[in-house]
Amino acid sequence: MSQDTERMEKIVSLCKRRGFIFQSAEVYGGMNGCWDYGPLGVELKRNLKDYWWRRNVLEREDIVGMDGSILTHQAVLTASGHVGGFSDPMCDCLLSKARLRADTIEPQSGTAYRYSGARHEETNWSLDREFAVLVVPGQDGNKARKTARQFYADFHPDKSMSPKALELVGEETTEEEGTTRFNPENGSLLTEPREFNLMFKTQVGASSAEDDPNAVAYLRPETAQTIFVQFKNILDTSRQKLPFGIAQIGKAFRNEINPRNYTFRSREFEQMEIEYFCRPEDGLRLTEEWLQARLDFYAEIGLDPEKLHVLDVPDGERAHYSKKTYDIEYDFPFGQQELEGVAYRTDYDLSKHQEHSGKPMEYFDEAAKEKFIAHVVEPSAGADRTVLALICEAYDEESVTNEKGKEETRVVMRFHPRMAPIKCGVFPLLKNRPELVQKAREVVSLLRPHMNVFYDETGAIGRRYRRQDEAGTPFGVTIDFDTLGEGEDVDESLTGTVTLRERDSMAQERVGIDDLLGVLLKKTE
RNA sequence: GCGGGUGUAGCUCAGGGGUAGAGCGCAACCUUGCCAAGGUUGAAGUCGUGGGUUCGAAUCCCAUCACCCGCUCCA
Repeated sequence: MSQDTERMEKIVSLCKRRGFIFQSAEVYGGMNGCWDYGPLGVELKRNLKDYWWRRNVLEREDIVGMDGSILTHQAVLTASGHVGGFSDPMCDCLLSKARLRADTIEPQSGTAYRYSGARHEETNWSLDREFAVLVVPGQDGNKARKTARQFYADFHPDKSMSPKALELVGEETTEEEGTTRFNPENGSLLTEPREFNLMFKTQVGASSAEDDPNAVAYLRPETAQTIFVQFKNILDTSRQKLPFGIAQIGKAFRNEINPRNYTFRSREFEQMEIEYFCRPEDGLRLTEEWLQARLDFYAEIGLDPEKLHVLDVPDGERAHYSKKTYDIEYDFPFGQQELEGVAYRTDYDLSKHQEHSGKPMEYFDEAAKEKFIAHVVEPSAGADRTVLALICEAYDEESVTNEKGKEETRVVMRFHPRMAPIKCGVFPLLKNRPELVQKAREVVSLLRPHMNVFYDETGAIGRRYRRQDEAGTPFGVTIDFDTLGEGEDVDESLTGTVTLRERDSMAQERVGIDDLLGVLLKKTE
């Protein structure tokens, strides 16, 4: 097992053990590509979404928010091209089982050799099944027989049998001109192309309307389209002028063929998207500006800039509507993978909706006295992916020497304090001293209205610190006899102060209870 | 979708055709003056799910689901 696989497994295990992430419907065996957030996970995700909203909506005058419905009118997605185009026709190679996208296969011409079956005399085995091989000009015609024997040999119960022992039946030679029905790699026939529409389709209304095509609706495959179709309403009500943006955080759904990598590629996921509308001539410049703004954001939430990579998506690999796209990728333990796309979508979406709905989507520029369709730059981030990046970034194992001089491993989630699910743990040094417990409760009451705090009186103080290390709590506060100014050998200068323990360094300092809230708010803002 | 692997307590795992195991964790109590201390007690698993074989299946067989790895795919 590779080191990164091992690391990922430890992260998955900790996420379950501590209540960050659970498998969806686990008691029923789980559901492929779906995950639930537990008590700590939901706080982490909420902190991320709140911070994103604060930076992009609350702190900016040029961006307003919205929250669109998940169930989406089919006309919206027809106009956007998702109904017709958001699907991939796929074929499988009958010989190698490789899966190919039908629309990317180069047409080939040549001679197709068709077979109707094979038999093996010695084992009295035979198979009636059509197969074909394309031989392109310049290739040896014997290749077809060889390939066909390999294909049929796979069906023989004795796997060690040589394909040469098979006798082919019913060969027929046909000319093929410009076909995409064969695998360019080996000439083998492919299965019929199958459509894989990545959208979840559903029925709206009473079940009697099940076969009514007008009752079809989709779960939105991206939040973006709900923004575009409300562009005019928001423009008319928000008194915004170009350039301005509309932001949305919400769920989207894609029926992924192959969910993978923990929560990274899920069938249900949450997006944090901005559609930033502008004059056509500003599109490319704003794309650059947004790329930088988004990179800054990831640094602000504690992702290591060294692990972030910008991919300038080349011509031919971008979506057809995009003139420029940057992918922001992060070094996950399972590889470098996309967190966010910053795409210049031009006026494609608004134009399409104007065309299909018949409603004007234009913007009138008072200063220039001209009417045009706004262009748009879209920074589109995956919330669940970013949560996973935060978790992967935070996970750390540290070797420490315990009281007995023995080496042991300390597992610490080094979340940025601003993202941490719990900001501060509060502990009475001993739980069997009512005066310590009472004081600790007072400190909890002081802090709780302002931040997520966690009270713990169970076990030795060291254990309680380590428990919070695994939850990623950046600060711990301990109430002791010095705090109370009572007991043996108390230092009276420390009366009214508590120990503030810092997660990453394990360093401790004394802080007055009166100053505690201010200190913690500053450290976690 | 293809190929390989895994599935037993919250976690990490051992075991294995005849009464379900360990370590850690968790809960309660005692002890404990700042980094996973000690003691006592306790809760917790129809061995992923469904079939089959068998007197008997957690164990063998088949199917299925989920997760991991490699391909493939990826807005």
